[in-house]
Amino acid sequence: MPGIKLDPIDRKILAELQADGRMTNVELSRRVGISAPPCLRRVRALEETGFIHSYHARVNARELGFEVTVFAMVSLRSQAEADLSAFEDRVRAWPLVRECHMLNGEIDFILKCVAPDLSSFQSFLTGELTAAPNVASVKTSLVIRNGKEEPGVPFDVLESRISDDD
Amino acid sequence: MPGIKLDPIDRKILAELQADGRMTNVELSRRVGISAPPCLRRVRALEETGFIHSYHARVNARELGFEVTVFAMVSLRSQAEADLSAFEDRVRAWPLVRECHMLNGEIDFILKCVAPDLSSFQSFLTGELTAAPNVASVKTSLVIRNGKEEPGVPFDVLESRISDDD
DNA sequence: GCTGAAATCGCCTAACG
DNA sequence: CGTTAGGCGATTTCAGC
Repeated sequence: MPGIKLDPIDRKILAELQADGRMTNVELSRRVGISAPPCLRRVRALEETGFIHSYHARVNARELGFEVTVFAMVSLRSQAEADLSAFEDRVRAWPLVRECHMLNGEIDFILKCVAPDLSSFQSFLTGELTAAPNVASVKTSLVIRNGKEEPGVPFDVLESRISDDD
Repeated sequence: MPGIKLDPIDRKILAELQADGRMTNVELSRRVGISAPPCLRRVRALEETGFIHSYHARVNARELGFEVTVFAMVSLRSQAEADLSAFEDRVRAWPLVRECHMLNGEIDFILKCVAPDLSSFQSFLTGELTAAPNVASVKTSLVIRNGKEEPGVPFDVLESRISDDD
C-alpha cells in the first residue's frame, strides 16, 4: 500500500478537494493545470487507493439544535486488546460520540461528543458511558467556544518537506 | 438568525450531504423525494443561511505522510478575554493545529494537532506552543489509533426529538 | 504509459406554470 | 414544487506525445 506515490499534481488535487469538496472537475482541472479527463482519472484513482476517504458537507451544529460539544476522557480498568476493541465497538453504536481516539498515558480514550443540550448529554453520560462495562473513570470538559476548526491535514507543511515526486 | 426553520426535507438534504458531500443534485433530489430544481434551491438556501458551512474531501492523513496525531491540553496564566483571543489568534497561524476548542475547568484549550512525525511535532511543541506568551502548561497525548471518526452531527438523534417542521 | 481533443451523455439551472 | 428546455460539465473514445 505504501508503494503508491503521488506527484505534485495529485497533492494539489487533494489540497483543493480538501478545501472545497464540491468543486467541479473542470474547475479542479483548471486549478491544477491539466485538462479535465486526466484530472478526473486522477481523482478516481485517489478515491480507489484510499487517499480520498470520503466527501462531507460541514453543517452548523448549533443552528441545527446541537448546542453542546463535550470532550470525554475515558479510562478503562482493563487495557487488554479484546477489552479495548469491545469498548470501541460500543462507542461506534453511540450516535452522540462523533470521534473516539485511543491515547497513550493515563487516559485511554478521548471522545468528542455532540448533543442537543446538557441534560441529554448527561443522561448519555450517566446512563450509557459511565455505565458501560470496563469503564473505570470518565472526565468531561464542556466546549465553551471553538477557536479553530480546519479539516484534514496541512498540505503546506507537506510541501516544505518533500524532495520530489513519483 | 434563529427565525429560519427547517422542514423534514431540508433535514434529509443536510443528512445526505453530510454523508456524501459530492452527491449530484439529481441523486440528492431522488433521495429526498422531490424533483431536482427545488432541491437545488433548497441546497443553495442552506448554504446561504449557513446551515451548510462548506464541503471537504476527507483524506487519509497517514498515507499522506502525517503519521502522528496529538491532543494538547493547554492551560494559560491569564483567562482574560483579550488573552484568550490572543492565544486563539496565534493558534490559527499554526498549520499543525487543526482544531482548537476552549474548555471549562482547569484546562483552557484542547488542541488537535497533526504532524509528519514525532520529532516535527516536538519541535513545534517546544519551539512554538509552550514558548507562546501566556502559556502556563501543556499536556500532550499521542493518538495510538482511531476508533471512530464521524463527521458533523447525528441527525437520527435530532429526528427522534423533533415535534414538527416549519 | 501518459495527456489532450472531440464527441456523447447526463446534469445543472434558468424560466414558466 | 414540477416540467420543460437550453447550456454546461462529466465521461468515454480516440488520437498523439
